[in-house]
Amino acid sequence: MLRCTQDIDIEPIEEAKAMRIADLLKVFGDPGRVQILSLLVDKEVCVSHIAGALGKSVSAVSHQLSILRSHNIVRFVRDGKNTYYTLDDKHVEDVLKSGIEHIDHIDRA
Amino acid sequence: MLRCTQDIDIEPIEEAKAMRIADLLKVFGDPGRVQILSLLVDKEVCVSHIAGALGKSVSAVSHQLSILRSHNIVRFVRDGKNTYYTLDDKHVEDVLKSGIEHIDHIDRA
DNA sequence: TGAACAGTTGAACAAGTATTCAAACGTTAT
DNA sequence: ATAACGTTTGAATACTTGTTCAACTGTTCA
Repeated sequence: MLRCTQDIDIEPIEEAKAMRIADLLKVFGDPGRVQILSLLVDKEVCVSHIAGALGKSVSAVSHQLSILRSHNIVRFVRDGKNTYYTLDDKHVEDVLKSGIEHIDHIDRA
Repeated sequence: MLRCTQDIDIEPIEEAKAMRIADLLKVFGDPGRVQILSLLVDKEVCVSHIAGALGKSVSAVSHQLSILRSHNIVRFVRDGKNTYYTLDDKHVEDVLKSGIEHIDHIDRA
């Protein structure tokens, strides 16, 4: 493993890229949103049903969903009065899985 | 894809587990910390050097490192007056990679 | 048309967080 | 010892964020 001394100059990734990554991962940094996402794996669920399952208000869930939407983490289809949400793609599960694996790693140690 | 109606009852993951996952991923949700982590891939770097590369104060970086430490995301070794930090394990890189892949996925679409 | 339902949105407040500053700690060298 | 250096830490401040409440949009059905 390379040990950097003060003389070697190293470069971080660009600030803009770091911001995009952080902006995305920040979205996964809320227990409520993680629970919402866990509900949506391989399923389409409507807002009031999500709220019911989580014991939260429809409004609070809708706010969270709008954040998830704006980051392309969830997708939705309208069907009459209902709006059915689901995960946008497989990468979303990957982020969660990586997190879970790290936690398991800590617990094993 | 299963479409849940109001009659089907679904269960989110336990709140405690959601909280642990969110707590961890929240740490990745800051641009400064992401930049720090990007510096530490396959390298041991000391605090003042990290601060220099990022154009931040040593104190600010040290605060961030203490958060990263407390979540077992980074590891450190002392060598005289210096403290050399590096990533704790491979899962840390995986989280970042998953995030980057999702962003690439969005940009392609 | 109008009532009921599903969901969204904006403003406001409470709670959490990153940075700065100053003070402290431990190590090394004089 | 004392001074210099690298790092850590606590308190304070400014900023961000999640939830609630109320008002609003859009859809269905009588």
